[in-house]
Amino acid sequence: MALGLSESLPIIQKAVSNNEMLILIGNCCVEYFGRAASKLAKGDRMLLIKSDKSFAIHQNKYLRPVNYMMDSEIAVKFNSEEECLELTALKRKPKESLKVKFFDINFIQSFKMNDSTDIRLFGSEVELSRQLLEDLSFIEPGLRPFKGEVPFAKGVIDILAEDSKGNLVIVEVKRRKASLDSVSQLRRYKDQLSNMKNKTVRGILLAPEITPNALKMLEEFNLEYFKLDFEISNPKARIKGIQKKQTTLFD
Amino acid sequence: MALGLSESLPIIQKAVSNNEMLILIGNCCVEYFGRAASKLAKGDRMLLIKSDKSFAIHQNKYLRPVNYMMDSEIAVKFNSEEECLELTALKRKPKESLKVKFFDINFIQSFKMNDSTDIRLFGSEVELSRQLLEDLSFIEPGLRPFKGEVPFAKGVIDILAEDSKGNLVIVEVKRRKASLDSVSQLRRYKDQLSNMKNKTVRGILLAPEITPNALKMLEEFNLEYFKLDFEISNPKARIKGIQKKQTTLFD
DNA sequence: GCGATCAGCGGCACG
DNA sequence: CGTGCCGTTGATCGC
Repeated sequence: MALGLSESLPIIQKAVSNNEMLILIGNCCVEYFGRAASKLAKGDRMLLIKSDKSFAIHQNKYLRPVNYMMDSEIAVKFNSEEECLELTALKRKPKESLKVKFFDINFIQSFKMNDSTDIRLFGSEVELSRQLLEDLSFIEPGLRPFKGEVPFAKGVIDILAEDSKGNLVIVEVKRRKASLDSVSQLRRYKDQLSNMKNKTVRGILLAPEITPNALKMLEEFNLEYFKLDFEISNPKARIKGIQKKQTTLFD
Repeated sequence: MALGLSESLPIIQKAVSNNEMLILIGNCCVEYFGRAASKLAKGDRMLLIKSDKSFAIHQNKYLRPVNYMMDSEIAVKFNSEEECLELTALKRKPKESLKVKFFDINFIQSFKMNDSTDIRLFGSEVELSRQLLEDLSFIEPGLRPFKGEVPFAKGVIDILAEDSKGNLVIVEVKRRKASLDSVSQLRRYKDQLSNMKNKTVRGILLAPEITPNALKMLEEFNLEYFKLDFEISNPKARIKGIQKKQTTLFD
């Protein structure tokens, strides 16, 4: 049940101006030029235009669109030479263009989507850090956090703390397995801060796991690793170390 | 035009088993538990299931799905208690679950998508590196590349080269503006290699741009930056420095 | 399978 | 706006 290309034109325009979600499925080819460049030969894909003017071409695989554009200016026209419906998404900065030519349209429809709610996510890194700001003594006795999310010349330090000997301690928190880049990050912060303060600064990497290479590099630069055993899932979630510490108070 | 929830069940099953692309739009709520956890209250969304069993919930904004799962085992059932159609996507490793409850279905349809072609992308980093392997003399006279994509204990060095004085030179290529992490990366490689070879090793960062902080850090660690002026867009694309070098042969 | 890195990363928050 | 960084990052490639 092929649809007329020209009939689709007003449907698209109406959808875009009304901030409805538009779905267009058909045989098309795609060209992108901007930060990179790409060509996609003819094939069946879905074009998805959303209320925020996001413009995405989906193949029948992968989570991510094969081509896309955010905050685009969308234009539609009927290309009589090639007998196709031509949609273009443009962006000024950086200058990018995305052109889709539909030669057949199998399906087109726009949908009014009532959805005011936003997602509530648990277990993010900031959430972890906030909990850790309350108590770091499960790492070692006398380790006292005194500032979180410290904006820095070169980045943001998750937690600044002080150990029992009065040393400054940088704590880098990772919610998943720490890799080389995590260690590099911590090393960078430590370098910077020890230069600024002109005294020894410790760096502790707090993560559920760490790769062997990352651990090796960590030790090489006198940084420390502490396994972070935490539970995600709900607002009651607690870092196990803290929980354990609290219960052992009554031992 | 509300559709019967139970009627949708066979449509979904057929689509999934036939690797067709399934679109389901309606009022739903979503719960995710796995690497993190999230809740999404009732609202209109689109569920998109693709041939590779990717499972994505799209809101009418953003390029990315609000909830999703890759390589999922998909199950459907009619929940008679809550009178909803319940779709679950499960994954073993890491253990994750995604549950969507549809209370109304505004639209459901599956599509056979004929699309064998893959995207051709130009201007990727490996493509750049391959070109640079041919000639690095536009950076400085006598700089000779001798190996690309060098697998390493801790990462992969883009290009290994030797300068006119016989020094080992690590060249890190970035296709976009270099930031602190790029410098950290280069620094990591340089540390490693100079330790291994026990002699001085130079590190050159090759990128179209660099942030001020990154440049500062670069200089701090005796690394070098060279502006990479390149054109993307097509197979004939050339790094301008190289092009210039070649043309100046006839000057 | 894990490890490391790239990506047109996207999206956010802060300066 | 740029800079930096997190993300259920996803996707790729090498070991």
